[in-house]
Amino acid sequence: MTVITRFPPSPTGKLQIGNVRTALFNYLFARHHNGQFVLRIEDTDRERSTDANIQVIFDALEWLELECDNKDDVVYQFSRRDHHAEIAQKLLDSGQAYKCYTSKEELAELRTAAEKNGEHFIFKSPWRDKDPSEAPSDSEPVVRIKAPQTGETTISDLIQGDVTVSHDTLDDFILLRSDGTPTYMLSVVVDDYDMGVTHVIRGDDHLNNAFRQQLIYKAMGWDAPYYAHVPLILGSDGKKLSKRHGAVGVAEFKEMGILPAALRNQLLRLGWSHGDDEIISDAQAIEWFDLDGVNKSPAKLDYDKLLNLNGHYIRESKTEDILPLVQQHLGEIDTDLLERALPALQERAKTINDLAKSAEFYFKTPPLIMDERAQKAIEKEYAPLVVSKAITLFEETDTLDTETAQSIIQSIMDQNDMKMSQVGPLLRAALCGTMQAPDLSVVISILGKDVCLERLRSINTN
RNA sequence: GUCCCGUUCGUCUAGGGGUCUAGGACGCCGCCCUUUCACGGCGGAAACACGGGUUCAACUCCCGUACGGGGCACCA
Repeated sequence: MTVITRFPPSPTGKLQIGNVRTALFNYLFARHHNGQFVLRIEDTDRERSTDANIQVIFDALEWLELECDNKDDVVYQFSRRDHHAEIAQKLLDSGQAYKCYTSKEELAELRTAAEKNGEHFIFKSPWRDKDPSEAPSDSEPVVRIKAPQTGETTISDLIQGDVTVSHDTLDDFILLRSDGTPTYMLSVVVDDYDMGVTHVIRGDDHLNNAFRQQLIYKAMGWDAPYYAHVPLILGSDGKKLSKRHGAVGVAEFKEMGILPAALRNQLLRLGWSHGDDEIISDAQAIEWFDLDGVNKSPAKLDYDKLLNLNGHYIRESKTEDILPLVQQHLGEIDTDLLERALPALQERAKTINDLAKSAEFYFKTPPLIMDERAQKAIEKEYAPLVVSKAITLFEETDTLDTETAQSIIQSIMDQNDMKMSQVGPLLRAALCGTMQAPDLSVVISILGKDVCLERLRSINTN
């Protein structure tokens, strides 16, 4: 059997981090089993589904590098509505579904009445066993499935284990609305069946739906897929993840300067683990991932850990790969200079945004604006002496690699009987305008003789 | 309310009857490295929700309680 998993987002807004995790799990599970991972756009909510939102999904998946196997043949659920309706008709024909003429309003009344009495509301349609000839001619019916009323069903969920539900908690849910459009419950089942989906890996919030959906499979005589219900991701306070917890949409993580590899790694470790491994490559993830390692309890997103992970991936990245990302933040700058500056900067950044910020000083024109600590360093009484000494020594040199830079600094210390703790901060301030920068000799060699001199001279004339 | 699911350091987790004086990671604290910020190294504080069983033995199995999450739409 070829494993086929699916990712069926609704294009109704941003792509949430929780959905991304289930997408990742589906992706990894399919790859692990040499199967397929397919995308389906669930655009049946015509009010909220927009082309822009569909693009949001494509962009997110592309950014995350979660490639689906039906890229040129993405399924749009709304386009299949006629087929869904046909299936409902079949169920009607075989007597496993019926037309119900109870109106939305009547239903709402019954529901509130039951709630008022503190009763659990299960709608029992009077039309379930009525003869079709009694149907009123002035109203359009919904089509409901005939759910079993006694007994129980057990689903062997690949994550949740055996879950049993008594049939008296199952209602005759709606298959076709009164306007003839199919409901989600019908559409997913038909689409999953037609797409050959073997494993439905989705959020925990669908566990109850699995019992309803299985009813449709059974009524059609289809084999139901395997189910795996993944616990949801909660906010740091244990409540449902929302805006106030920080970033929740994929795009927001991108904007923060998070690398997709870091996000994938973090998401993978939420509810799943492989021993004590923390840094997991894509290849290892595919090799190791399986459903039996997924926890049953919901997890909270740890932004600090994400940042730490991101720092790791930035350090590990090839400079050429992150160069364009950083450049986007800096505008029109000398790319060669940035490329030379980046390796040392990568060591200390947690996000791409931090990285860009830390590179800024390379591109400033003198006189540099000193930050508070740099200003303090530059105000030392021996500053003029050190600066003029540095100017002299820089002027005398031809090459300026890290070694000559180091020897120049050494000369300044030797000639004036000073320590590194005096010379270092001062030159750093003069050259960078900030104290947060890489090793001085590295900075000097990257800046080059001319720029160094220019910056030092601008200090002198102050 | 009702049905389903869960509960190990602050967080993500390892561990599935004895090897647990409960391991790792992030975060936090201290020290070291050091011209800054990071990185790195070393060390520290920090958890089996509670109550009953079962057992020679329970964090691990069973039952309750508490707490948390999810579902209960002509939404998906």
